[in-house]
Order: sequence, then C-alpha cells, then structure tokens
Amino acid sequence: MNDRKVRVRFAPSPTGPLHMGGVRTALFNYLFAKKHNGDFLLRIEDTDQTRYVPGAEDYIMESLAWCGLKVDEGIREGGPHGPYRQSERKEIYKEYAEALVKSGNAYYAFDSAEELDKLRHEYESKGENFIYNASTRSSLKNSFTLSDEEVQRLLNSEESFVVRFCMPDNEVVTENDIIRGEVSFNTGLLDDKVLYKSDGMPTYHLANVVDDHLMEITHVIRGEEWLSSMPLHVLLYRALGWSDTMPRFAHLPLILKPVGKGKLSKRDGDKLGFPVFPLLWNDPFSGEVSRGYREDGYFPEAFINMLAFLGWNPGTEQEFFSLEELVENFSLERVGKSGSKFDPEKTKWFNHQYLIRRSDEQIAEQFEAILKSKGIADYDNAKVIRICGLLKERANFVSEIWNQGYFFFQAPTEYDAQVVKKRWKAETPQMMKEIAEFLNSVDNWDTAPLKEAFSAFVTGKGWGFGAVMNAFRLCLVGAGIGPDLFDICNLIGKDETINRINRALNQIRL
RNA sequence: GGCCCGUUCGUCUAAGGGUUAGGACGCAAGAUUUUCAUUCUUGUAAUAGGGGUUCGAAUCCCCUACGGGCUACCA
Repeated sequence: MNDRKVRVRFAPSPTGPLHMGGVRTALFNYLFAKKHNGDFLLRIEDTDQTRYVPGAEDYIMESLAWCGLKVDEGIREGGPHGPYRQSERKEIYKEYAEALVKSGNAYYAFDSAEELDKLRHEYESKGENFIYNASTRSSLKNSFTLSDEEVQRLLNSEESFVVRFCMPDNEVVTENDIIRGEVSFNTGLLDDKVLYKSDGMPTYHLANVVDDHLMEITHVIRGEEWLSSMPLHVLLYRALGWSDTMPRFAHLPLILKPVGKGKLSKRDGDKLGFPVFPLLWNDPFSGEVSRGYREDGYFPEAFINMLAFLGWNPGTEQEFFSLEELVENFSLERVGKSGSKFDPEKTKWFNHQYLIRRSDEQIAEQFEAILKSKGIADYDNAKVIRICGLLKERANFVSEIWNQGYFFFQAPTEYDAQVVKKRWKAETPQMMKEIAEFLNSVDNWDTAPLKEAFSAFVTGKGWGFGAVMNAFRLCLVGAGIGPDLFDICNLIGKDETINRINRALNQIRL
C-alpha cells in the first residue's frame, strides 16, 4: 500500500468561477503530488445538474494553467481512468449504488422531499433534531419498512426513489487526518446520506468515493468543509470492500475574510476592492463581472507565492518561492490547522517584490501594451526599458508605472496646485527663463555631465537648490513626484525639456 | 440546537516542556533621496480566560469563552 504511486485530484464543481480558496486547494494538491513524483488529476464534479454554469469548466482549467499548475490527467489531457467528468460516468455509480443495496449497506427510500421537510419542522418545533438514521428509518417509507413486493412495484413505477446509506448505529469511527490527527465521530449522530438521487445521478459522496477508488487516488486533500463527511466516506470505502486502498485524508483550513467574521466571499472583494477569483469572470446569467488577479495585473508567481503562505510555511525565514521551490519544500505536516484571514495588502506587497525582481525588458514588454492603450505609439524601445527600470521600484503593478511616469511620454497639461503654491514664487519665472537659456547652450545631454553643468550654473548664480529643483520639476512633471530630474531631462531630450519650461512659464499663474 | 474542528502581535506565522516568545505585512519615528516613492535603521504590538500536571508550560490535560465548518435528493 505504501509503494503505490502518489495520485491526488482536484475536484471542483463547475458552479461558477473558481474561488481563490479553490485555487489554493489545487495548489496544495499539485505541490504534494509533484513533491512525491506523483500525478495531479483534475476531475469535474458536475453531478448537480441544477447548478451547472456554462463556461465554469473552461474557467477552472484556464485558471490552473495561468497559475502554472499542470494537470496530468483530466478532461483535456485524457488519461487511463477517464472519463474525468462525473456526468459522463453515471452508469458506473448506478452499478455501485445497486451493489451497496445488495450487500445491505444501502437501501431504497421513497419519502418525498416534502414529507421529510415536514418531519424536520415537526422535530424542530419540539426542540429536537430529525435525523434519517437508525432512530427513525423504521417509521419511514423505505425498503426496511415496505414489503419486497411493494418495493419492487415502486421501483418499477413512475414513483421516484433515492438510495440511502445505511449508517450503523452507535459506532465510533476514527480516522487519522494528516493535518488534524485523529478525529472521531459517533455514527449514531450521523444520518443515512443519500447516495443516489432520484434524477439518476449520484451525490457527491458516492461519486467521490467511487471515483477516487477507480482513479487510484492515494491522498485526498480538500477543504475543511469536508471534514464532517469523512466518517461517511470511510464507511463507504469499508462497505465497498476498499479499505485496503482507502486514500489518506488531509483537510485544509479555510481562508477567512480580511475583516469581520466568516469565510472569504465574493462580497468581501467587492467591498474592500480586491479580487477573489484568479481570472476575470463574466457571469452568463446575471451579466455581472468579477475582477480577477490576472486582469488586475498580478503575476501568477506572486499570486501563487501568497497563496502558498496562507496556511503553509516552510519553517525557515525564506519568503519567496518559485513553484519549483514550493514543490521542493512543501509538506502537509507544515500546513496549519486554523483558518487564515486573507490580507490584500500583503498580496500587493508580494506582487511588488516580484515586479522589482523582473528584468526591465520583461516589464517593458508588458508596459508597451499600456502605452498603446494610452494612445502612445511612437516611442523608443530602449528608452522604455530604461524608464521601466527607473520606475519599477515605485510600483506594485506594471500598470502603475504609467501613473509614476506618464511625463516621460507626454508633457504635463496641468500643474499640481499644492506644489505650485509651495514652489512657484514671484522670482521663479525669471530663474526658469535663465535656466532655459542655459540648457539651450548645453551640448552634452547625458545624465551625469548635464547634472554637473547644471549644478555649476545654479551655484554660480547663487540660487538655492531647493527652490530651483522643485520649480524645475514642476515644469517637467507637473507635480512633485518622479525619479531623478536629470534622468527625466535626458530621456525626454533637450528640446522637450526647454519646451516644457516655456510652456510652464506661459501656463502657471500665481 | 446537535456534531466536528480550531484559538501566539491588528494580519500571516515561528518556537512541538526551559528563548529577552523570532520573522514578515501594516503602522510610527529617524536616516538617505534638494520632490515623491524606494531603500536602510529603529520602534510598535501577542501566547483568549480559568483551573490542573510539572522544578519549569505558548507547548500536555480539563472547563469556559470566542471563531469556523457541517447539519439538503449542493458540492
């Protein structure tokens, strides 16, 4: 059993865009698989026809691809254990549902949803819990209480039925979760879960166990919301005679809201202004658009790095990990037990760190698309690369480089009123005029010599540097921001520098 | 309500019986930058509460509180 090849699966249901919590589950599955030279499968759990959302399946696959999580077996990749879409495996589940009935581990039930609902309310009003299990099943409509003939008649009729698991009474099921250790449940408190629905589809529980077995899954790594289903699943493996090859379980802690209580939801993103989905999502029903990390300008590497640290840590002080390094260092033992609040600020910081580590050329490539969107087509590629190098320290995203350096590409059209008030004095226009004349006489426009000549000129005039430089910057930039002024002069060129001074002289009024 | 899981700075976390409880984000201050940002330095701030066990407990046990998940013919 220990020599089995590690095989894990990520098994989302296509009910909408993949939440970042889902991406993290996929990530941990992927990391665990690759760490152990195993396989990472993608299985689509679309057994609930009513919740199917067109496009969600492609969205899931595109998200994993963007994150660099390569799927070994799945609906696109194929593989020896297909199909990998549960709706295409209906016949398989039916077979196992029947086998469970035959072996006495499951039974047919004919109670309608309305009848059950009514019962639940009755119990509730008495302050009690209704549980469909050993305590109640003998008084309900099922193959325990009905005669064989009646059951056969109902099964052959139009009457709908479900298959329920026969939960043993008062037995303690203990299972060793890799993250949580031993967890015990008393089956007397559990209910006879529906395994097979009246629409001919299995429920999650049956489909999941059957597929994990058939696909030779060795480790089930999933969210904590499944922890309470663990005893049912353990019992199903037993009932099906698969205990020997039952996978190990690892239940991941949840990702919580940045502020307030509860798990992270789409609402939080809207409210606090950050994406909760990896990719932009266009809801086919409501037309509503949800932001995505990709479209917001995050690097997948930064997104993944941040996600990995939500619940996992390497135990060292290293905080930047490539996907390969994560694979190398990952272990489920170092995954925490408690939920983690998501921190959008730290996510930005991660992106900043990845941005400054990128080469200027790579950044320039992305930035050029932004330039085009701003209507700037005529630019010198080498200069753009230099500009990106100058500005990347100041930005969290490539897109912010524009706000940090628009003035490299277009002259300011307005002048920051606050800066004007503070830096543009009565004597300033005269100084600027003289500076323009001086600059016109400068031949060597390289940054360093220009700076040197300029300093000599200002010193010779006996002017204060603070007054000159800030006013000069206002002329060139229109505000009190930006990198070294002589870098700006050099990059925009001599003529443009002088033009901008003249322009400011015309436009700035006290 | 019932069952299960959890609880270290505001946040992510380290420390798995003996540390001045460490790091990171954030925030604050100082330095550098004649701008702004960056960068650097420093500071800020935590073992939920109460009982045990022990020479010694953030670490082990119990209780309480709080948080979370599940409690569907949803996953």
